[in-house]
Amino acid sequence: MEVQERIDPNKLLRMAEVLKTIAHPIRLSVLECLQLEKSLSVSELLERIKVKNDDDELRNIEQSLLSHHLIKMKDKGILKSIREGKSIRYTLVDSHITSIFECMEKCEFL
Amino acid sequence: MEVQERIDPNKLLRMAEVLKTIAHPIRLSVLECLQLEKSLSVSELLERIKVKNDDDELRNIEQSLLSHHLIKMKDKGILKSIREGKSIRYTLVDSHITSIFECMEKCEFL
DNA sequence: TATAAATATGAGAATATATTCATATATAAA
DNA sequence: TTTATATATGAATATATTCTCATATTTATA
Repeated sequence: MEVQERIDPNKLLRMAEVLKTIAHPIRLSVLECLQLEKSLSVSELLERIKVKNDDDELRNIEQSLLSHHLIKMKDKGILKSIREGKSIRYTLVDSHITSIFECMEKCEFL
Repeated sequence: MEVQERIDPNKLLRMAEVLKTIAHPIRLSVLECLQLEKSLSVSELLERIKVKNDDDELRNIEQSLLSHHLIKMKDKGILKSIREGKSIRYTLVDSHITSIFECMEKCEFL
């Protein structure tokens, strides 16, 4: 039987960084929206997240708060953005990130 | 074409909670060790994490710090523990959680 | 060019998290 | 029954994160 390879410490550090960055309900919502629609502007994202959380604690999200979240995820290399006229469209840098949802769904304790 | 189902807001909240809990290099290390060896005591975990991070910023981990991390993950339903003589053995509540590693490895930005 | 619309920025407050240190508790062994 | 070993606990501190609010920037349009 083979000895299994341990994950490189620096990779583990980077994983932790990425996970920490997405580990927030609004940010997960953003990832979910971008998985479904590829590219969305800030106000489109805001709409979708608000509608979704209609009866929830997440319904009152300010534009500026969403912007902060988006920029954080952009800084960490998870999202990218391009300007399109007055608005700015965000997209996933690597759509593989959304497989985290399936990964989580598998866990019974969720 | 079907309209894709959005994830329930409460589930998203819980996902965020779990992700936030594991989003730390020491905690990821713990998950990795428990994936490889099923059940380990605190001191065994400490050994393995220290050895692994020999030349790294993570080498000087105190027993008490690891204990804090373990208990947090236990509180959040990710780990469980049983006493065995003088020591306490920790195990994963659901080993599916470790598929997060594969999930992350897939992402080019990692 | 003045105004509106979309987004970003930055400071400040509130809150949460990580870490250390000293010490407590539980079990086993001498 | 004392001592050693393994682990947990709790307080204190340091640091990081989230959120709000006011305002700045960029682009489009009247």
